[in-house]
Amino acid sequence: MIIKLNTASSTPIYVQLRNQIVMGIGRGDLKIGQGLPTVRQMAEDIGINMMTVTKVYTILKNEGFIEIDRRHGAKIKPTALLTDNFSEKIESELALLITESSLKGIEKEHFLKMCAEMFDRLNISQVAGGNI
Amino acid sequence: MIIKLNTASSTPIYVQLRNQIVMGIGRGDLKIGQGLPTVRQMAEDIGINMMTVTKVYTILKNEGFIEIDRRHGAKIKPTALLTDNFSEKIESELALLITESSLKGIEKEHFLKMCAEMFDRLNISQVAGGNI
DNA sequence: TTATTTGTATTATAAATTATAATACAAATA
DNA sequence: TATTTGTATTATAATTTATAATACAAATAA
Repeated sequence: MIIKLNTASSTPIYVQLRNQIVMGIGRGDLKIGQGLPTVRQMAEDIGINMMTVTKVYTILKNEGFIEIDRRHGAKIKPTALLTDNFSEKIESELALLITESSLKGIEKEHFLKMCAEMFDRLNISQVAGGNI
Repeated sequence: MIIKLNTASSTPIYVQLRNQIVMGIGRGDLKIGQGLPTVRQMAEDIGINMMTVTKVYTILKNEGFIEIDRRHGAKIKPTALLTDNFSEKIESELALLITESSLKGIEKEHFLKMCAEMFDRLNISQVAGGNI
């Protein structure tokens, strides 16, 4: 998967990398069970510090999106558990986004259509190397 | 309107204040045409520095949510113009939120229902001091 | 076994961001 | 005229972000 970082952005590099990996899983670029590059390899590939990659992998592990095993490396998990924390995070972020959209004149039906299309574009049920 | 800041949060105070004002407009707590407290008054009310409030008002002005006139102070604008920048911001944030939700097992229909309910809860067409 | 690779930890450093503080000033208002 | 307004400037401190250089035990590969 291709990672593109914007060092001029106000969004920290570690957040950009975290988001792009999550989006990669959602799009199906990163399949369930698939291994991520080692922290050193990823750091070299995208030209950032090893510790920044470690930070991202730790975040993704804590969020339940990947699992890290010393024997098998970092791998994409089948399904992440929905915690109360994450549920609240999603709801508050969505409420803000909807308020902003509405204030900007985006109508309910248009917004719902956008959401539906984005959902249909996802490909998260695939498994690396064929079916289970 | 009541502003609640969490200094323990990792979200900067100026972002918290900006978001709460936007949500206040969306909920109808802050009505169109209504004036915001002066930067000094707001700073005193919520116990933060005057320059931090200035920063927030400037952001809200640049985003088109309020207008600042030396003669009439800061006021909520009727409708904010949807720029390309804001449109892209909303789309990328929504895409990330939908991907995260899907990976956490939230299904499309449930997500759409949440969105619809949040839209219905908004009250942005009200005007301060009666109709126009 | 030995050498290498792995994730992880530690310490140090630098730059950028965030927040406060103390003033200052011109425009507008009372 | 005196006060209030948004805005600007400068300084300072704390926190966050990112890099750098090592180190180490566990696992793997030779």
